[in-house]
Amino acid sequence: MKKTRHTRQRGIILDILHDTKTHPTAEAIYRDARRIIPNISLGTVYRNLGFLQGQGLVREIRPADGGSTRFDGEMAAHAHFHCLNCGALFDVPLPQGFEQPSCSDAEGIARISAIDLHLIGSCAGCAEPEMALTH
Amino acid sequence: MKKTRHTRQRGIILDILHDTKTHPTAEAIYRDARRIIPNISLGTVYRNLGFLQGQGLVREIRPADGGSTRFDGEMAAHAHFHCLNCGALFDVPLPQGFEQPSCSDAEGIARISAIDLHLIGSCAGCAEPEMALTH
DNA sequence: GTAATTGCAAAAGATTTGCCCCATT
DNA sequence: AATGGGGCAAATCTTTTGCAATTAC
Repeated sequence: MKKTRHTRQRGIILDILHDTKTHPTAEAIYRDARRIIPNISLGTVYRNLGFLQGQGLVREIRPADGGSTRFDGEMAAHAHFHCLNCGALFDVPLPQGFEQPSCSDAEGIARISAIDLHLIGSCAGCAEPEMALTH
Repeated sequence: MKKTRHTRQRGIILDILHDTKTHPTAEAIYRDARRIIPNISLGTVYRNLGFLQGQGLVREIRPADGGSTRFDGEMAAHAHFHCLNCGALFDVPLPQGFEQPSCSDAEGIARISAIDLHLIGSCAGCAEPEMALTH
């Protein structure tokens, strides 16, 4: 099989994902990476994100409500919350019983290897101003 | 506010989504719709899908493992299963306790309006041939 | 030295939009 | 008749890819 090499760009992309909790898009990672390697290319960012995903070091998040793909460097099991109002996307713990991807009582399923849970609603930051407006 | 009109193309798009369980892409809906209205345009399909989503009659499914957006005309709460092997995407019942979008023990969440649960793995149809190969 | 990886630019997809005409109400 | 909606094509956006040059090992 193919030998993988360590490159500065790959390391930096992984670092960026480990250093943030904002679940950046490829574009955003590109912008951040450019501050360190000014001539890194967007293609390299995409290629590395794909590679890191294949290695299980990074995962893709596809917001349920449209919007472009975001990336997550936290590989421990967790769910995501999306605020429909401000667009925030943050981690939340998985509810009890979901830690192990084994709950397959449904027909037609042979094996569950991963669970992807998104909660959609409004975040605390958005709810407060909303209440203030309610006279 | 704006008055909405009923058009043949809108009705047909909704019918297509109600008549299938395959969660078609916009392209696939377009192909089906063309068999009824040969000169319907892809733009119309997208515009109507967006409209129907706004009306809460249709929802978008964004496969966790890449692949383009699919659409679902079944609005009763349910989860989705994706087979990584054959790409199948089908409905599964929500596990107990998830019927009501209310489970917000996590910090930072004010209100949960929807739950989007995807189970990823291999389907029964894919697991069998796989076993047959295991000598 | 060899081959994986990069940068760049072009290509490929997917989705949106402007504009003018047609159809529903 | 008024105007929401459709068709068509161009425009956008996001992501992928080919290729020659570069770099890690």
